[in-house]
Amino acid sequence: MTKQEITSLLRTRGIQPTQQRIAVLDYLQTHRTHPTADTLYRALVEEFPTFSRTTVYNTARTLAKAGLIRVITIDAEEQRFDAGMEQHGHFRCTDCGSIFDFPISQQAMQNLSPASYTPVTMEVYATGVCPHCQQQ
Amino acid sequence: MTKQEITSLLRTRGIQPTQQRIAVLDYLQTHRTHPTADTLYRALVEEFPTFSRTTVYNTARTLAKAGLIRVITIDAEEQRFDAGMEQHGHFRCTDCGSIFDFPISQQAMQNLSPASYTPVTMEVYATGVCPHCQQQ
DNA sequence: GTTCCTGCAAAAGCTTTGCAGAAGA
DNA sequence: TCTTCTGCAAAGCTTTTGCAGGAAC
Repeated sequence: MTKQEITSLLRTRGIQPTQQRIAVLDYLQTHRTHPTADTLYRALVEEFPTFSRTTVYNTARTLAKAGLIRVITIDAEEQRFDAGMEQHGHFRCTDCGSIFDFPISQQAMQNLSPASYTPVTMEVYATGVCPHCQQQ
Repeated sequence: MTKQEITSLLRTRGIQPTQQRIAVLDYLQTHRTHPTADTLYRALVEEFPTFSRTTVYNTARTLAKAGLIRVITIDAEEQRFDAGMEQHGHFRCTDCGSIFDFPISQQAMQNLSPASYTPVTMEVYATGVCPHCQQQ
């Protein structure tokens, strides 16, 4: 998605397309690595020397409320952000700490839904050892 | 489960059955309310005047490692503890903040498993508005 | 008697808040 | 020009760590 498209997208959702917000969303769409607030900060402070962690959190909250990103709390210590809004689960490797996406079918997701509640969001978090770490 | 049974259970898992550990596990088995560390602390400090938050965390980690309780991080702000080890998901009401269990069938759970990974733990977190809050 | 556990005090670390200046409309 | 956003500094809070005294065996 180009920066222009991101700008339009933000406007559509009623969000003022500031440089920082565009950059954050662009980064998350380009890097599907589920970065932490700190990683995001370190990456973007190069582009915006005055960039701050406060802005990371402010922006993330704004984008999450608009349904443009998801805040992942698979890691209890810190938040991670993900621009992937399609249905998927997250797998955290307990060895290397990496987080991978894995697909979940529409049917499998529906089978999860609690009968008497109407979930608005649904997160599936798995932990284990990833194939790469298993080989070592 | 009686305190005697809990004591035996802890011994079976190679955990020294101290007063505090027995009390924590007993509380979690009796109160399936997914308490926070603070709630657990406030409840048990009445029984043990010198009880501390440090012990809550120490004990929770020990019990979790032994597979006797689960640490729930559906709420990003603080950890919650759950003695229910059978397969189930957690639903958090965004209105009242309560957390409810909901059943997940063996089949539905297996459908989730990522093909190339071997998950050791799997957590399903849903959020929305609970029936009680919807009526208001 | 040894080993392991508890819990006080302090630190650590992520996230939020207050607010003045800057950017966007 | 007016509103909204950014970002520095400081605070807030949950959780962890160090370590001395105590409990369990």
